[in-house]
Amino acid sequence: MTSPFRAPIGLRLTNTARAASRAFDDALAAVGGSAPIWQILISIKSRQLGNQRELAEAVGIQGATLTHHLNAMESGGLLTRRRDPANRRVHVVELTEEGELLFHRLREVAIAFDARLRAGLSEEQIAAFEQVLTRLAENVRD
Amino acid sequence: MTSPFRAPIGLRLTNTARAASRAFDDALAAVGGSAPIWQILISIKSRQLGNQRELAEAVGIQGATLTHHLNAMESGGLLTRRRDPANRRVHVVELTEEGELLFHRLREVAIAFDARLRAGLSEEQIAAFEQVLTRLAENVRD
DNA sequence: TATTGTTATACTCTATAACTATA
DNA sequence: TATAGTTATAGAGTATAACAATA
Repeated sequence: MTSPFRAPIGLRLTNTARAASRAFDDALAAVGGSAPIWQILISIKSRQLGNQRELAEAVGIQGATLTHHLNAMESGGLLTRRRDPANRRVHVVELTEEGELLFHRLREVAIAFDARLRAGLSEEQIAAFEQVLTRLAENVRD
Repeated sequence: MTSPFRAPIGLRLTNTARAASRAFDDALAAVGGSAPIWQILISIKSRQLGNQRELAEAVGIQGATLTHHLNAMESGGLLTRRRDPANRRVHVVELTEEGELLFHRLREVAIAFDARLRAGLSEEQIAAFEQVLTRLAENVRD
């Protein structure tokens, strides 16, 4: 008995993700954004208050890496950082109006991109797909 | 009617892929490899002859990026490049014994990692999962 | 002129280590 | 001492543009 050929599932996963990420990056860049900027903006919007440590964790990067992005975003006029009077070690991050505008532009792009990805796929297919993603993440975490 | 909340499928996809890639990178690095090295080794092994242009395309990177990796791999004693006598523009890439050994070590790692990823998933689940991956790739390509 | 590949250069994302400031 | 964040530095992976060699 020869065992059936199985393509490495991780390779298929990362190849597809890479293709999708590139297309998404292009779409974000077309309106002046990028993937990390988008993720950071989402995190800032979804939890108004929270220190950078939490922010970094939410985005899945190190604190210093977050600082790197925040520096660029602050230089770009997307956000401000000020010390929290209650605990002056904490830097409170807030979006400027320009940052808000970019967030909304990027959200439009993200919504359109999501619709594009879902084309031709049923709710059931996607639900099953997400279940497998969840399991893969668990299998990797151990 | 409020529309049901749908998490962006691309975000779930890339987050899971990133987690899986990091775990895989760590596993490859533990035996002296990396993801691009592994992909390049696979491509070299699977199609003994073929120019670097094809190699780059198979790996999904630009020609200059491939040269970058080949330089490092040649310095590391994993492969040799010599001109094809039939067409001296073409550089024939061949693995050294050390390159072969690394390929086999990485293959072991990849097989073990694949088994780890598949844990708890049925053939049917994975087949459906791959179908969705294929569709996502199509949706992105357009 | 077209093709194959390299070199030079730079960009993005990421990380670690050492540092400042605050508590 | 511990915590929050920054600065300095570096490394991996990628890309584009200009180039050399060959056909």
